[in-house]
Amino acid sequence: MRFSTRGHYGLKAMFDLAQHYGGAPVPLKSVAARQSLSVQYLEQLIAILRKAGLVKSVRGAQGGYMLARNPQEIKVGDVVRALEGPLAPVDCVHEIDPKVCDQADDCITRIVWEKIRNSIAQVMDSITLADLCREAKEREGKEKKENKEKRKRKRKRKSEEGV
Amino acid sequence: MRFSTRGHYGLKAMFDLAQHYGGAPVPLKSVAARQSLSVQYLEQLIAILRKAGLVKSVRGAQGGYMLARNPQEIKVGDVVRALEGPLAPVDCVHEIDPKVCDQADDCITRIVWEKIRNSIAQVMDSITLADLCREAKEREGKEKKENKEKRKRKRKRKSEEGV
DNA sequence: CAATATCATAGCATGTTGGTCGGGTATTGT
DNA sequence: ACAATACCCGACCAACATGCTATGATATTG
Repeated sequence: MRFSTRGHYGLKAMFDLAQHYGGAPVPLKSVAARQSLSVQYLEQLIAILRKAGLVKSVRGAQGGYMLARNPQEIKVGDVVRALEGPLAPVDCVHEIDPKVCDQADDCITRIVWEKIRNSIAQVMDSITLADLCREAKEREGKEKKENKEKRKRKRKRKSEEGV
Repeated sequence: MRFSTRGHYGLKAMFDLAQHYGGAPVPLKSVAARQSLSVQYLEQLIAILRKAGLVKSVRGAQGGYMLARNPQEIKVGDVVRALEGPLAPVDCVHEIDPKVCDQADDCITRIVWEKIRNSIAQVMDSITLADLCREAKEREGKEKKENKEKRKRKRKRKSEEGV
């Protein structure tokens, strides 16, 4: 079971745009560099996101892309569904257009896939891009703290070596 | 995002075997008929399940397959993982062998995929084949009540088709 | 020994993935 | 005006996975 790179890369890109929200439009080139993705492939993905109304573009020099709305109003689920289509771990529990199988009502295993689909949706739809940005900030802070201690120990070791 | 038919069909087959647990070995032919699957394809799937130690086989006439242990000791997750491999919505959160990406620690989006993977695992590993059998029984009971009237109409339609 | 079933391997059409290539077109700074 | 920048668009492609089918063995029973 796997998502394609579309959802994976696309979410990375959207997170990148979210971190620059409010500023000047971000050129794809820099997104691609930071997230280490190919510009040309990213162009395809962002085109889909634009058509889905999740990002806005500014053409020409000094142009680029920006989120179409607030990061806290864009759910991970919006991004992933735009790029990968509706959730459908198996055809008969497709979010939009479930394929009715011949066994229809007495297909018990169906409830398993339904639960899986719902639990994925629950995760994707309860996390916004803003949440990810917050997480990134927190993690940055932690890192600084941890590094302070590391540096202390490093200094200590050094002084001990000196003895 | 989708599971392949392997997990889908395989779970159906295992559910079928679970419903016959304790009795004589069940030939694939009858499993295939009940679940409307191709015998030959099913052979491939069940071979995998056998090598994974989830089913036992009895060769020769009057042979067939049976669960290797109690239905309540076989989780949906066991079956699906055997057929589809370890859960890995994206490579960097692979259950067994996660591919470390260059960004490693500051890859924030990773936590999303991790949560998705865990939520899928949680569903798959909390449902056993015995649970599905129980569900099937309950549903049968309900159906009997509801269908008293429906069957009347169905019989009528059938007799008309027969003409 | 014939019928039944499992077991094993090879092949194959089709579709998806994960891109690249080669062009456009719109906007800006000089 | 005219580069330079950057978005936009469609075609194409190799490689792989999927969902089978086909063929033929091997084991067991009556």
